[in-house]
Amino acid sequence: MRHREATYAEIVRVSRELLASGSELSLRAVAAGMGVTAPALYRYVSNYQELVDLVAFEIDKAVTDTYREATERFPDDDPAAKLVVACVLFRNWGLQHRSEFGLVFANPVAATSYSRRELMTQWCSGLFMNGLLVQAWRKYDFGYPTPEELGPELVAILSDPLMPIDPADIPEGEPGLLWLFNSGWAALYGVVTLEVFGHLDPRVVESGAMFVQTIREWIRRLMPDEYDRLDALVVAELRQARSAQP
Amino acid sequence: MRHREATYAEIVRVSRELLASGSELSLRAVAAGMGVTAPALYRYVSNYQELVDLVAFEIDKAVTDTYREATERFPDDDPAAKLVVACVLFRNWGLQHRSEFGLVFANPVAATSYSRRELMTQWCSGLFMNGLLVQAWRKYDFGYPTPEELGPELVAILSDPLMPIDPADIPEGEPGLLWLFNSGWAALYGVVTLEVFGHLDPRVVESGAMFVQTIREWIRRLMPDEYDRLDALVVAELRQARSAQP
DNA sequence: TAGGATTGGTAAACGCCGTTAACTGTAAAC
DNA sequence: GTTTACAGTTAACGGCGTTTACCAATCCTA
Repeated sequence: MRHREATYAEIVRVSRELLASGSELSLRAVAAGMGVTAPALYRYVSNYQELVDLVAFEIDKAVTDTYREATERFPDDDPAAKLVVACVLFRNWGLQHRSEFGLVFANPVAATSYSRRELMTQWCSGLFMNGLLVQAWRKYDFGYPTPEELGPELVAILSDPLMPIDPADIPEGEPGLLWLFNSGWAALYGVVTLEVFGHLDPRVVESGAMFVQTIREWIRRLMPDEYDRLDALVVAELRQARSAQP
Repeated sequence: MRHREATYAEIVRVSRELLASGSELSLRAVAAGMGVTAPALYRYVSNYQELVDLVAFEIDKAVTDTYREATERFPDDDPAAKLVVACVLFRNWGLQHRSEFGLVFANPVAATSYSRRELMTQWCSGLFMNGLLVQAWRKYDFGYPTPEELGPELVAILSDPLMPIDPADIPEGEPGLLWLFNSGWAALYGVVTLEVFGHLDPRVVESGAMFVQTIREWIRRLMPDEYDRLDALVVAELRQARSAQP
């Protein structure tokens, strides 16, 4: 049946409408929004959690597409600019769509059986940013931990990553570069989650100072020669969001 | 009425039992656990969110007490040891009590009226760790940003903090030290939330490598001379938790 | 082309949830 | 000794996830 994919698409569409309107995501509301009764949805998802997983995955995919489009204004040989701007876009999206952000990034992954862990396998925004980081590494050749520094346990884990890294991307399977990505992701996820959930003085969140400090540390670490240019991009992108939202 | 405080205590007790047993926190379940009907709870909290806020606050207070007790094995003139061990305890608690952690640290603060923001005012674990950081600063005299580096906006915010900082603690109202605390909190919150919610390869979480790296960076930044001793404490405390949970 | 199987929907019901309204007994206050 | 505040009750409403039984198309196949 060709209808099925269209139905899945409408499930996601109605779900995102619901979230955007400030409502909670619920099976019954989605069904009602589609002009269908609730049990009908069980032909497409086997329970509520699976609906959440589906919507979360599709949201992550959709916002990743917006990163990709928005960074196309930089040439392909400028991955650093794309990367830092994508980080700012990630923050702006989180702050402006808290419920969507919470759905994607604050729902326990390990808890819900295997399906959700498999979904992490197709973590779009992570793949996108990892690709940019690898491209930036090709250009700037910044350092990353050696296998000796990582230790055997980490080397084993990183040599068999969950993410479907394009094998052509990381040459000779160097695990240090993937660890660098994980470290950067930890920093980005951490500061954005902190801001989105408001466990920081709201005036500090509003100022963006903590986020900027985090990004600056990473620019200095990876591409110090480009600091001024990249920092200007970050500040400009932040200012744009701050003015867009009173 | 003297009864009221006892009733509040039992609300919290039953709520934590519920969470510990893996159930969801709900008004009706709490009422049932107390041998009372659901509407009776409305004499104590005005709605469900207020129950959540109450329980979250009490949980934070209770776990802070466990940090305080567990770090009493270090002398009072060794705040650095207390601080790093408290950070590990924070992580261990989060990983072993995911639902409690989510309740306290992954519920939007700003969203829910003013009451919750006021509760942040009495953010126990934050106050405790800030106190330890200040004590450590008195001992090691590590550097922190100057007002010029912070900029006027941050200085204004930090000079009128939300947290009820003991004015005797921070001398002359130096805002840079408070900013350092906020930066450290961002790093700690970030890496622990990342691990608890599992948006990182679960084997990396299991290894603790990302957390250790974060803590080590901060030890090196603040108290490099104590690195070996403090790092050994961190590793020992982590190992203890890893063996306690198969 | 007839007939069984699959697909995608329905209505009805269950038990749980937060919340409200009206009511009641008990203890304190004047 | 009467009034009043408190702390609980019962009953009900609407919404939730989920299951069961049923039904009408549509497709596959003999």
